[in-house]
Amino acid sequence: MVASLDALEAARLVERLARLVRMRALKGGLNPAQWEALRYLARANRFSRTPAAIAEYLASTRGTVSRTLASLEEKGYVARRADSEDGRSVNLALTRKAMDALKRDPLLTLAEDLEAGARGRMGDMAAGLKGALKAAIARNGTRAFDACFSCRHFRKDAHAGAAMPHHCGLLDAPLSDSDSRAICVEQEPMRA
Amino acid sequence: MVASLDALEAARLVERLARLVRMRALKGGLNPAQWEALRYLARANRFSRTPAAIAEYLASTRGTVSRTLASLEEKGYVARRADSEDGRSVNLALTRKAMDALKRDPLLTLAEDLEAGARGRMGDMAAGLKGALKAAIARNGTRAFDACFSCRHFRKDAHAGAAMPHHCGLLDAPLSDSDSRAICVEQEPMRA
DNA sequence: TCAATATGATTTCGAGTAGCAATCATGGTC
DNA sequence: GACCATGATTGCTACTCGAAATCATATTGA
Repeated sequence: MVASLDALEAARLVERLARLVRMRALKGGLNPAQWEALRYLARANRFSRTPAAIAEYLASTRGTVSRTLASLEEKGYVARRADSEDGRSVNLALTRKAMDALKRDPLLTLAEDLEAGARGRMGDMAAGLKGALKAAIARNGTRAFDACFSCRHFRKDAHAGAAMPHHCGLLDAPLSDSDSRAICVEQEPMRA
Repeated sequence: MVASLDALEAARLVERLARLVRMRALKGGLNPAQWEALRYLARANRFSRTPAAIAEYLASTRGTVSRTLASLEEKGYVARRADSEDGRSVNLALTRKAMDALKRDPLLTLAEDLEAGARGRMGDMAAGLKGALKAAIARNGTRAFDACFSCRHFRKDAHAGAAMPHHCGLLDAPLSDSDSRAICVEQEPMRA
């Protein structure tokens, strides 16, 4: 695969836009890694809100993430709680303060800028970027962290009518509608 | 301006793709800021290869950039030379080693992934991202760092036939063809 | 049963980076 | 020639990262 000039230009723009967001984000007292951890936690389902999952999502290490979380906890953005079933594991939750902060996420202004720049072709653009991520993931062999409902282990309406109507065949656990829309560390795409 | 769900998704993808590049880049012994400085220098014209211009391009500070450059010089990637006309100013040049490194720039793999993801709509995608950058620049009031030939001070073929056929009306200096394609710290778009 | 091992998380340590403010050097102005 | 502006660097402090060591809790298997 050889990249066109347009592709190279696009790659530079992706990098530069991301840098602008990162630099802006710093002024809020949170560093880029901290912001990304908050964003991840806001989107992850209950099986995926752990330090190890964050480390994998961020392509970082557990040690680094542990410190990031310690800092976020000290500042009042996340709560850590030992898992009731596995004493080694830690469950994370966002505080009210974190939810409020996310409403002013600098990433939202990037979204607005993209909306302005795409001029009605936002759908194509999002699809293209998504395809690029897919390619990157295939290349690196990392996890996709995609939506639960798009997973090969997802059993839609396995408990039809119940409050948690769906089911995860891998974790053998019932899933609510909102669970199914969240991203999951275990997500694997459908077989081709 | 309110951002659509597609726009939000796209913003997340931009951030995540950029993070993957940054993380991959670390393994080469250069940090993200150092990579971006090299990329900038490879594209900047002779008026723009200075510490101050890099600081502005990266939305960083001169102090930080000074250290970044010291590190790059120590590792043999850039050469610093005092400007012959202004003794305060420093001119930067990439070494052979830097040119070689840029041939293996992790950003190139992002370009390939984008090419794969865009499925033939790469032109639209690059245009959309460019529009987004324009919006971000307008919002922040930062410099555009766009191509010399797209500048309001550019005088095409002011010295027709000469080795440096074009001219910059702001700096009052002749420009070669390759100068005119490079990016410039002083670039200002045409008046509307 | 209980050692050996695997796993999740944290801590320690060292290298490096960031921003801010102070400083140095040079250039331009009145 | 005093004064201020500008480009760059440096001292300082705080913080971040990654690698490796450590701790605690499962899990496995003899």
